[in-house]
Amino acid sequence: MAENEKDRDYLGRLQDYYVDSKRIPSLQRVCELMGFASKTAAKKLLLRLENEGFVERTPDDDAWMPGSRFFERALADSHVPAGMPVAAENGAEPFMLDDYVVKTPSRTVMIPVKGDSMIDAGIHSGDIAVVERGTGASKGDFVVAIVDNEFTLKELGLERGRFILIPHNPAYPVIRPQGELEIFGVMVGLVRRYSH
Amino acid sequence: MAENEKDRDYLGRLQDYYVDSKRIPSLQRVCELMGFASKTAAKKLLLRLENEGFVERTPDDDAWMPGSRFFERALADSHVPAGMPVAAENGAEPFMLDDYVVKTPSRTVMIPVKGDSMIDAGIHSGDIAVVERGTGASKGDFVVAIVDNEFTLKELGLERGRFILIPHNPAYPVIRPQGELEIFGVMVGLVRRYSH
DNA sequence: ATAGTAGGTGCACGATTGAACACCCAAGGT
DNA sequence: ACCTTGGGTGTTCAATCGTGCACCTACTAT
Repeated sequence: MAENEKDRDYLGRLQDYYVDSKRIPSLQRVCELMGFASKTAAKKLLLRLENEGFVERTPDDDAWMPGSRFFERALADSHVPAGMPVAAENGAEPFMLDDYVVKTPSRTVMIPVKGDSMIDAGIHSGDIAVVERGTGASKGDFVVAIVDNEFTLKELGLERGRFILIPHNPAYPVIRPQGELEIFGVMVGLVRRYSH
Repeated sequence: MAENEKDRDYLGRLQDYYVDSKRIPSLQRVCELMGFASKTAAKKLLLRLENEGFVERTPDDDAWMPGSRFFERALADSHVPAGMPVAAENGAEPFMLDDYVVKTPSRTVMIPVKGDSMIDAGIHSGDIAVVERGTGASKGDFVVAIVDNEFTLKELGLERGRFILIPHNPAYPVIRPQGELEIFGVMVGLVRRYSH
């Protein structure tokens, strides 16, 4: 059941607060923000918003955090043509790109892509590969391996029980490492910028 | 003064925590995370990180929030540093994903890519297009246009003084709009996530 | 007419919070 | 050999936090 007008307004204030303070306020502060006199009202409001997916509890269940729909407005208020049957509208919209692509910051490294050996996989020279270290790589993953003291981005393949590195460009050969294959990390994302 | 190795590690744990809980933990939880026995240690850590710009106080000065540098990610070089393995943050300049790709947040919108009409340009279905509105588009730019009430991502071309939309996939036809071509925005970036 | 429900008040309580202060100790600088 | 500094421990304390419960009061459905 779509939330009512009042809650819309309340949500707006929460969003405004979030912009400045980057967190969902405490119940007491919610009261101040909304003009409530009782913390219970604040809590009930949060529960309502939780139902709609605007806020969530933290994994530790000890505080509130923005939910998947919390940032939804970014696309919504950009008025698009009347009809707008497009899927783009309501899709989960993680405004923080970082969030979208980085799951474990402490183990994530950005590596600029050099060369066109993966061009058929839509990975261009100059793109930035988002690489997660210390994650087990399996066949089919795109991995950053260390070959000749350089980073190499390839698909991890398996051939007669041995790992091989498969480029996505017919002009490049498959790499069959002699000794042990040193894998730096697994590619979990890609970022590209179009110059302007 | 670049923070030391230990703090680097602590910061990493904070960042990991943030991904899940979207907030800077309480002093007590910082102790758990870092293995401190005393909240004072936690507070001093936060103060150190504040000095470096990784965390800030909220406007109400009642809690911590991520600072401007909190979302910095390690950017590695293409050739592997001799010493290896750990901490790829050799000379690496800090790299912020959002800043890298989004220059004007208020006019920037993320649009999921549907279809494979741009596959030869390395743009796959499911990728997220970073689109800047209100920027003048010129020939050769990738633009999001509105055709038949739907978003379409194509290269903007010019033919006999008229704008046309060029797909990057031989299976698709060039679009030659009759009336006026409605351009929603210019593609300035691309983000892709590899499922895991 | 009445019952149910949604949004809100008011209050009491135990848990958790951050601030403050005294202290420890290993590493460096002089 | 001395002293300073930085990272950390241990403890106390008042403020704030979230929860639970009882109650109120429109609005709505039957």
